[in-house]
Amino acid sequence: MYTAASLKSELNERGWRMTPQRETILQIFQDLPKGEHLSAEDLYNRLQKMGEKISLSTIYRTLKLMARMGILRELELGEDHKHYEINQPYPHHHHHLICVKCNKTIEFKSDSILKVGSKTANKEGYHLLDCQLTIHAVCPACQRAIAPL
Amino acid sequence: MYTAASLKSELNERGWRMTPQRETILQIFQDLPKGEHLSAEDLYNRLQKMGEKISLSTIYRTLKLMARMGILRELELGEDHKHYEINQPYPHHHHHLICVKCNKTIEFKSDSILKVGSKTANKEGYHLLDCQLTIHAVCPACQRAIAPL
DNA sequence: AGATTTATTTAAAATCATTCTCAAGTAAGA
DNA sequence: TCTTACTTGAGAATGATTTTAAATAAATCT
Repeated sequence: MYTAASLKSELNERGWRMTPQRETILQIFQDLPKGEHLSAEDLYNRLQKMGEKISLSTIYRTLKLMARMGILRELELGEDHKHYEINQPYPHHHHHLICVKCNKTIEFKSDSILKVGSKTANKEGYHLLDCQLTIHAVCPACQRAIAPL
Repeated sequence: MYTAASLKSELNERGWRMTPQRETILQIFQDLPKGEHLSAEDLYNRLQKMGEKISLSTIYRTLKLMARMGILRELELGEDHKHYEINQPYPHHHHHLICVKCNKTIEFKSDSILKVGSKTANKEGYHLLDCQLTIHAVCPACQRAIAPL
């Protein structure tokens, strides 16, 4: 669980700085209900409503930074933009089943995948940040539809 | 293994058409050495060199179409564009370990993941097209580097 | 084989998520 | 408090991908 304090110290270790913007954004993701994820635009709008004035540039920069630190997961859910969510450890860690036609997404869990992920990363000497199984499929509704593509 | 004939019949079943462009593109992916993947731009350049004049629009449309049919896999390898490769069945099916800093990518195999994928899709009534475990991590070289981000 | 219908291709314009630029602001450390 | 250099914000720029409209050409029907 990341706190403002642990984020700060990790940033400072690498010569980076803690800022109110980074703390606010971290907080939002911490408070997000399980299974919810935000796009950059979503986050921007949410901040606007809260009265926080953080620019889109900063949001994009911060999302990328936190993903590279392993704090956030970058999700590719079939839409034309990325989504982000807190990178939860073991019991909450999950994956996504995505319909390639309507983008309906279902979350599911799997212990074995996490094991494969960390084992593989270790074997190659990589420092693991996140591993996600993405399943592309056609949902029941879209199987019945005769729609194009 | 997809052939021009099977692609044609599958397209026609749904009211779509076989075209020389689609056949050419399928052929290129079939002939690609294992583990190679192409971006839309890569494919376009390769076609140019072969003297094939297929427009970028058609390439983008065809890649998306074939991905949705389950013929191609759409890969998100950390760059700012997608990559595509033939969707190989069991013994050749593989996954990717990606360095979030330099995008160096390593392929690996895992039987258990494929099982989890098909089991999950079935349970939800989804028609499975592809499942890929994507591991985000920091490679040994980038761990040593003091580079930014 | 020829006519008809409508999916497909092209080329260019448009879209739109994301990144970049640079001046101004401000953490961190001395 | 002072200095240094990381960050932010606003807007411009970038670049992958999609869309548009007209021309072309598969499939199907006669």
